[in-house]
Amino acid sequence: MKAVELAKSYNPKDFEDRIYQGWKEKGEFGPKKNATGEHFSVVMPPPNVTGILHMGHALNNSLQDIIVRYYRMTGRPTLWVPGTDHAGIATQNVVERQLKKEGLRRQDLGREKFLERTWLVKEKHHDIIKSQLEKMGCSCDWEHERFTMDEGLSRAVREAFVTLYERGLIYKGKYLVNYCPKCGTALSDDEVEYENMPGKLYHVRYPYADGSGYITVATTRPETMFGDVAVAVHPEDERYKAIVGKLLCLPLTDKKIPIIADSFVDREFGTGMVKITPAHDPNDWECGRRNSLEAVNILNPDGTLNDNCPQKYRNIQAVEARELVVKDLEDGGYIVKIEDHAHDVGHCYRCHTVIEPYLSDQWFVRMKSLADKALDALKKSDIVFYPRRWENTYSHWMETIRDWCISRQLWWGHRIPVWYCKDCGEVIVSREDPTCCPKCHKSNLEQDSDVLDTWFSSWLWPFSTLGWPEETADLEKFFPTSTLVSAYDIIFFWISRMIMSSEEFLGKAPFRDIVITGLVRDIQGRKMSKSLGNGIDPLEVIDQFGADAMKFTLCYMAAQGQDVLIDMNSFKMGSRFANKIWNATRFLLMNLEGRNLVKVDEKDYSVMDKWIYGQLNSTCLAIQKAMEGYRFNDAAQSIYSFFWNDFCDWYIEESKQKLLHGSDEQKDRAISILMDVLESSMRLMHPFLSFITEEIYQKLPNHTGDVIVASYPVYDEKRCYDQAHGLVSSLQDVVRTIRSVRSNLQIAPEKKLKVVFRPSKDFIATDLISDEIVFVSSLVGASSFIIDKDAKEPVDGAFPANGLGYECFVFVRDAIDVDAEIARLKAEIAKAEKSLAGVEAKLSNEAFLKNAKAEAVEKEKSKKAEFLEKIKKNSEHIGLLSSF
RNA sequence: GGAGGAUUAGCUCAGCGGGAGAGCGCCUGCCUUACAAGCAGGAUGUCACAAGUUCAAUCCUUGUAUCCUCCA
Repeated sequence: MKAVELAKSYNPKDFEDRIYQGWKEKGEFGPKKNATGEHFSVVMPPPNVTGILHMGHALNNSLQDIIVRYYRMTGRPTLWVPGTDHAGIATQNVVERQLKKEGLRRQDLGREKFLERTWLVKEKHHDIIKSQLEKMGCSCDWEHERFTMDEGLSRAVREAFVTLYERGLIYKGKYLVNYCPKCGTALSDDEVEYENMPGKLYHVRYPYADGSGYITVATTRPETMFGDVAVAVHPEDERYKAIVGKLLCLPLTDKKIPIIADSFVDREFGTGMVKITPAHDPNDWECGRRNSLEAVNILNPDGTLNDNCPQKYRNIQAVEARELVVKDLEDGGYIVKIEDHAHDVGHCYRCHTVIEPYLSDQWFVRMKSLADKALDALKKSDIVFYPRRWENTYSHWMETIRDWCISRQLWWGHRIPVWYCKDCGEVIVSREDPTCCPKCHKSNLEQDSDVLDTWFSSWLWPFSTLGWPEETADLEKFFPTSTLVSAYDIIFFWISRMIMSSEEFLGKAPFRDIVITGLVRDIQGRKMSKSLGNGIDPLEVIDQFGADAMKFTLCYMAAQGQDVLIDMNSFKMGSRFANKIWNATRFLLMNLEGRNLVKVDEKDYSVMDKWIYGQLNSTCLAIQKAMEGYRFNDAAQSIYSFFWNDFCDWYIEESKQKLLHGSDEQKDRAISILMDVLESSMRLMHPFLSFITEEIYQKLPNHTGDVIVASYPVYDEKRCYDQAHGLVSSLQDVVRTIRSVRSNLQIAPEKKLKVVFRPSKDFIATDLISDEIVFVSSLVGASSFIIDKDAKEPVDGAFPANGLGYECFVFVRDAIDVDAEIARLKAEIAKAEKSLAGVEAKLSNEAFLKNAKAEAVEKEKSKKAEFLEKIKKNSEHIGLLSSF
């Protein structure tokens, strides 16, 4: 057999792209027709089509890829569905920003042209995302790729909307929604991000209508006072019980408003009296509804004050109006005081503009019944979270769920399938576009101008991607999906809603296992963001270290849903490991020259052979358990220590004796077992380091087919070899003990020493060490290694060391010049003592302690400790040497 | 205000009712022809604090402190 040459160093760029294209061309990613057993399917959380993939995506998709490759190799029919999300607001913002540079607004183009342009942007970004996923090595089935605005998925959206409408779960209503004046659209509660900001708390006098004095209310937003319809106090607040029901004059206006009692009022806050502005505050809205109060909207859609305000303030932006109102209140003597007051302000999660609570017509989904079904799914354990603690978060959210505002005043998205008859006012909700009014039969119809919330399409993702509402073969075979991998920041947005929709439309949970990963953060624990400039680009990681290094490193660090803190250097770990694999393989392939691979029978295994097979076997079990519990870091660590510490550091080292100096028969035998373990290792490691294992696998003389579809090594309880494990552990202990002696005495490796080894009579590894005496001697640098159960103690001129069940005597006298060594140590002690005296002088000087900087004092103290340590150790060594 | 998480080596983090671990970093010595992206050896920890349960606590319970996240 000829040796196989491998490039001198590991360079992932040489093969990663080629390997990926190879897999793709051979169709290795799709489910195998001849696969048997339970299906394993995963849907990829669809990235926003205008985003660029960041480290969070890299983590998420790396873990999915590992799972998918693992189950594919176990032989189950496996499908990983990729795709992208149209991301309504985000994408529309991207296009609007482009237009702005050209001095245009979307209205200048009109809906149709604007959408055409958006589709172009979508195509461009989609291609980038797809190539990023390919670079990462994701083994998703591109034949099954979907986009949330595909024809099929759009049909699913229609079906879902109309079905919910028919079931009475969708309604249109006036509601106080979160409104982004910049995006010009309503946002769901979850799309609002709260941020603590400095502000002012204004204490304002509201006079009694009968002129008998005034009360004081505290507010952070005085300009909303024109929408005030009442002032509320707590019903049990003794201070104010008597005044409930009295009328107040609203300053700057001629309006009269009542004092009411409502238990939501916080008695401790401000004066314990709050103005009620139902149209501009969520709490006030609820309060207004409870007390049948009118909601007076004072804002135009663009955020300026409207005609419900006094003439003077109309058409002015709210923030400017605030200053004007405060000035007028001050002039009128209504202001009691103004305090600094930090409070949480809601911001748009897309553009970060301050959101306004705004009263408008919107479409809603009634969530209660949907949430109940989704809660049942958890109670029945149809879904399981990893780690379990997220189940509390999920339940709590489901229990306190509010109706979901699904309409958005955007152009990019699924049009709401509702038409209004302009002639008779009929509302038509339809799966197909209607051509005429079913009531008056005229065709003067107009479709609702709003589109649906992006999540209204992504909540159908696990089944819409498989063909729903059609009853397709894919849906039959791969639904429900097996595992969902997602970060915790979209449990509410997405995961919970998928469960609700799936239960509602298909009567079962969309997946069983929900793996919640942590977020990827920078090394200081901050979120990676554009504004901080602390992001790491996955493509740059791949460029520097390779896709395998990235995936393996992330896997190694992804413990139990904990956040992952990384910087560029973190990926060296994976890179070094890949390099190790490369070089170990290179060495073994070199040694194929002139060899014949033979089948070694189990009965002919040496202790070392049994040991390495046992280690391989126990690694299989560890990985199986880790994968079942989604403990990715455990799996990565098992692989790492098996391949590096066991296989490379001990087994290959042991084999070198035979490979270099053995008979032809011994060489054949040694390389055969090495190749066998290597081949298994490639299969074992493939899910975690996909490219390098495939590249190597193809070069192995004992491979068949591609490793991506090879069978995964399984644990075999007949191949545990516990006895061999114990023996080799003892041998390793002996080697480490002797090495430690040499190292502590700083004996150069090339200096070979005589070693006498004295095992106790029940030391188990005596025979093994005897058999492996050449190997052991080379590891410990022994000129001769004598096993002598009766060696007398102390052996003259030997340095003793001991371990569990044995003693060793290392003959160091020949290796070191005792007198010279003692002289050197004495000189060092003298020097240290002199330095110590200086340090002590300083430390006993009051002036120094009092005036010197704290760091300086500390420095002196640590120097003192160092010198003392040095003196002590050197004295001990002199004692040892003197006894020779 | 409610909930959850974190606190272990210099850093980033695993772990776990019975002998404190990994990677990186650091120190020492080695270019031993697979790998210096390597090899060998080494140092570093009142496992946040306090009490309790236990034969035994870094681990379980309770409380405290500090930090983070989510929800209201």
